[in-house]
Amino acid sequence: MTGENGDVSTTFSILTGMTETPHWLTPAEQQAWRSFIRMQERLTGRLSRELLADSGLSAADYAVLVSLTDAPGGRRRMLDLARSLEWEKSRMSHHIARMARRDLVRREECAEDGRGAWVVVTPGGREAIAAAAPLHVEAVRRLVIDPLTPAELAMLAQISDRITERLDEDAP
Amino acid sequence: MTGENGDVSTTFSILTGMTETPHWLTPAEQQAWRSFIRMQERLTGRLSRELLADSGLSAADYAVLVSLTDAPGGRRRMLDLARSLEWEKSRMSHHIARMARRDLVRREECAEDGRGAWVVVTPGGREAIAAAAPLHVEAVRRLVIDPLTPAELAMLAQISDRITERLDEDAP
DNA sequence: AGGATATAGTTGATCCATCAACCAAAGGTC
DNA sequence: GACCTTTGGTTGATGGATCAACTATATCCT
Repeated sequence: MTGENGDVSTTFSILTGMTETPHWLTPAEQQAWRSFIRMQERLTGRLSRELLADSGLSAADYAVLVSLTDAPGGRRRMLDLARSLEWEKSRMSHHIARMARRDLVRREECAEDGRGAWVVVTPGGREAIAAAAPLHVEAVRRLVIDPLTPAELAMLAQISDRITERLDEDAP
Repeated sequence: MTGENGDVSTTFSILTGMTETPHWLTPAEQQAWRSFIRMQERLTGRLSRELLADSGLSAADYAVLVSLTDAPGGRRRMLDLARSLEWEKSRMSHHIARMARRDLVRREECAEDGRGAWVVVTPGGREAIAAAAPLHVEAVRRLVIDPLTPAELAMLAQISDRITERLDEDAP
């Protein structure tokens, strides 16, 4: 029954008849990759669920509000905001529309560019993030910072930056 | 104008009147955390877009098909599948319904448990993953394995496992 | 000035993820 | 064997993400 039971790496060449076997991951590479993926999915799932439960903000809401409260006047241009979060402009537009409905944020016309629009954080938005931030930071500390040594955390940053560089080089 | 311009860490105590300042991240911690988040979002975005463009499978489809082709007979129980991917059963149910519509997968009644259901990979599903796997593995190698030294990859696995352990301990 | 092109942003369709509510069969327990 | 809880799974509503198509203003070129 091994024919029915092979994993992708074994069934592939059988099914396609390719002679050049692809460059599969070694067991160590595979284990590392799967560990990373699992961690990453569980971590972001947990953090966003905690954030939402504690404060009613999604991770996306939180990122937008941090970016806005960081900016002078609590305002940014739509596309500037989108680029700083590395979102597509369409996603930003939809998301800001939803946040505006909840009074976290408000659109304003842009005097110096007739096409443009400002996004401005409202008092309600400031309250929301002020309430959310300490709990969220505490969760990040508990789940990520604390279990790692400072050296490991530095390694994580280094590894992350190297992969991000590669993503930039190897443009879509 | 500094009142309008402070970041979350400075505005929080002003707005809430708390006297105990929360345990904010140090600059090094913050930089590491932001590097990680950025990498993680861009990497999964890129990988899933490439996968979809190359093979018409989403990352979720891919994970389901790998799990099924790994199992004896190419079949698994619904909840078993859900647990192995750490998905909620409702997500699994919806997703399997969509995959079944595309003939990647098929439901079967379960003889030994009247409530249960099997999910079985179809020939079409096997073809799809056989076509997708080499390209996807190549992308993972290019974007993650290659830019890291073996020691860094091992560190990434170690760090990931440590965080996952913490997630398990610190149960929701 | 007039036309081409680039930039800033919106919209609608479609698919995905999450939550709460629900249903039905299995397994105790008295 | 009637009741209760647990287990396995579905459903519908809602909000979020992505893609392609579109509008309107600005800018560049001659």
